Amino acid sequence: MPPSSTVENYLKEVYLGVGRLPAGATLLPMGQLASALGVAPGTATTMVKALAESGLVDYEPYNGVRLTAAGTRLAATVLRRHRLVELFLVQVMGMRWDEVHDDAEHLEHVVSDRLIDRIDEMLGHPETDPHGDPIPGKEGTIRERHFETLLTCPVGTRVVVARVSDQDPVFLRFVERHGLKPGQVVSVEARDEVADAVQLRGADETLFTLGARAASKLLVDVTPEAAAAATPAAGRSAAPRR
Amino acid sequence: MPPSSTVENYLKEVYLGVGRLPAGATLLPMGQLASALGVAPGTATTMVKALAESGLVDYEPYNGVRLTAAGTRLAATVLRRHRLVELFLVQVMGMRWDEVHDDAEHLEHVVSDRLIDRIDEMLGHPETDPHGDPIPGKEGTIRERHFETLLTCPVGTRVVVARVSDQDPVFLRFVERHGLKPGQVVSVEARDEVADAVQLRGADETLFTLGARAASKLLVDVTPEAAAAATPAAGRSAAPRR
DNA sequence: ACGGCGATTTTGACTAATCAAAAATACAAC
DNA sequence: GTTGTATTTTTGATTAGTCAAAATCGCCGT
Repeated sequence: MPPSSTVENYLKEVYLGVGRLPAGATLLPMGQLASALGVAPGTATTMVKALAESGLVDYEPYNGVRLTAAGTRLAATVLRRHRLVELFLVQVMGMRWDEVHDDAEHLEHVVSDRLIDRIDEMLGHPETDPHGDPIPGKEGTIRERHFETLLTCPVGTRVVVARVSDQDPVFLRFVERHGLKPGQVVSVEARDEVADAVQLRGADETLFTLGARAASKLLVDVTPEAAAAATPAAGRSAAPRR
Repeated sequence: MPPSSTVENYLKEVYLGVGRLPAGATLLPMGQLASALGVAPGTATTMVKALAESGLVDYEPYNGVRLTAAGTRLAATVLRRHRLVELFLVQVMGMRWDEVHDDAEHLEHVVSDRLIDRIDEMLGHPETDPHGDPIPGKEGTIRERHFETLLTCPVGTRVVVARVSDQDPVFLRFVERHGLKPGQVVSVEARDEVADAVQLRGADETLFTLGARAASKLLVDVTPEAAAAATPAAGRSAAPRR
């Protein structure tokens, strides 16, 4: 009667997939879902139809899939477990932020409510995980803040990295090397449309360049409050402010 | 290619089941395996035949099942994960020893080598879990010590509880209330064959009685060294000495 | 308004794990 | 020795999840 890991994974991917949809769209195409889950397209269709039966998703043949309220609640608890576990592995177990994803991927399906509450408490009810992703509340409430990216934010300002939307360890280590972890400050020096790149100055004053693809994965907070809050303890800090 | 949780559970139960066999026997009857796993007898037969195919167990139709060397190694790593996780949940997460079994039952199948090594290190390479069960080594080595029980040990001696062989939360809380956790000291005052009971005196001098069934679940160390090592810090300590 | 192509669904088949119930077996008792 | 009973194995079926490949659909471009 508890949802299987498979069901949890489908719901989680629908949630994340819908979030990545171009503005306006709300239906996730089956192909995207299938490839996110690493299954054949037909498999996704079959499973989604079953999920629709159980009232966890709305399914429009040939159009795509979206979560119902019940599905969203379940997806949120999975995401909550995943993100709390990730933060726990970094903060308490001393693992690197680029190596916790796979463990969390498995643990998210087996940690009990008792244990996850204990973890939540032990971490002081954190709001974001090591990548800056928001941690849903106990009752399945998610508040997704809207952020600019290094590709869209105003040039010439100091911004605070808020979120890194890529779990690839190689990319994460690159981000870390350049002082771009959530909570760290960076200045956008220039943006060159033609070269498809962004010029940045790190907290340590070093200059470096990021391609558009990479830059768009770094979500930043451009509000002056954020900059003010982050500046003092700029350095190596792991957990994002706020 | 990694063994499924189901396979891991079968191997674990074969290991534990064989351990509970009367002296001399080495083959676990299918019925016992099936009921330990909570599956129908026929299911166990089918699965065990498959395990025999893969060289993890020796199977003698109508006689029972036993682990091969490869099967033992695998069972040991599962037990290692289970017991390290249990100790971790008690020691680091602050959970009670009577409530960690179920979580460990699930976690044992998903914790990565990296994480389990981290846990092992964080706990200082412990030798036993909160119930006194030995934690197999990284390479699948298990050293099962032989213990007396409160039913078989000499009367009139001070003994140290070494291991509690029952995971039932109600029993565990009872054990705790009477100061019988691993590492704690107790004196065997008298044993009454007819009444089927054992008279005990706890570290705090209170007298109480245990039925044979319960007494046989408490494994004790009767060596003087153990008593000497345990006496000083008798009290509430959770982890067993040595 | 038609052709074609890419995305989607359907179909048929497979694997792992399970159960209930029927058949077979071991062994103890007579 | 035969028989009875408890245990074990076999059989036939079921469920969840999956794939490959065939069929179908939606829609874009002319």
